Amino acid sequence: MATSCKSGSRAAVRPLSEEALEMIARRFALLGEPMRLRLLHALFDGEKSVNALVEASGGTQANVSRHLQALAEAGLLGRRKQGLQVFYSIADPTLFQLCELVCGSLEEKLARDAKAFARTG
Amino acid sequence: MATSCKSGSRAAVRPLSEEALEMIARRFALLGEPMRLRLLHALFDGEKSVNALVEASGGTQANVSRHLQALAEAGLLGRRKQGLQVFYSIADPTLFQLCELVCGSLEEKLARDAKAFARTG
DNA sequence: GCACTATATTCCTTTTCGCTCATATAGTTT
DNA sequence: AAACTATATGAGCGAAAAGGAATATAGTGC
Repeated sequence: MATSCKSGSRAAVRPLSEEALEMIARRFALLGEPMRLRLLHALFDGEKSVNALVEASGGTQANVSRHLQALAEAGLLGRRKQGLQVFYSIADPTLFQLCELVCGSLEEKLARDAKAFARTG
Repeated sequence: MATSCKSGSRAAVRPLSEEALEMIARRFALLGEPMRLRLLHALFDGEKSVNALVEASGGTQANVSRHLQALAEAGLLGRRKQGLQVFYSIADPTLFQLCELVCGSLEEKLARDAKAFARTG
């Protein structure tokens, strides 16, 4: 499976091809926009139609549609067409873990910052 | 600890404040640029000076410095000044896990795409 | 076929962001 | 202090991307 970024406790880090790097960056970038995160978060409790997501996110229909398409093309979302409606759903289970990781890390950082503030101010 | 995105198997997803959402997005966005990923990857096997990172990444000094600063401000990198040199290092251990998660997910997706291609073409 | 609804797409504007060049700052050495 | 090295910063440019308004497409029901 070519180059990877597995990081065994202290093993050498294998080189990462330029292609791989850009794919990884692209995936992170997809998660790097509030609106897309809102949509993903709204989908965390199950499949939803575009209209439902428009209401849940507060965005315009065009914009939501665009973002959903981007996420689906990347394989993060699944698409199911039923009659007039299109239902999107989380297709990549690592999304949950990614969110948990980042949330946890941020909470820790905030806690540290709060303590530092208390000491300093 | 306010709102979080913990995703218990089938539990309700707690609401995510707008602030939290933007913080999470910002963090993902930081990881969504190839150059920054290159720098992080170069740091995976240990602390390095700015100059070393410039050589490792192939970027200009100014650009590398900026990216390192952004990553450090977000708490992802640590900064140690020693004489004239500044050494950066991974400060957030979740970076390793994030990379592993995304790499794994991408490898799976590529494998699936390859199979689909074999079937179709 | 016509009206209606849900979603996708096109065009355009605006903003964000990465990059480079030049320069500034901090620390070292002589 | 002057010369030198390592890093940071300011200004400006160009590309990428998000967002909105209008329109196109697809599916439904009469």
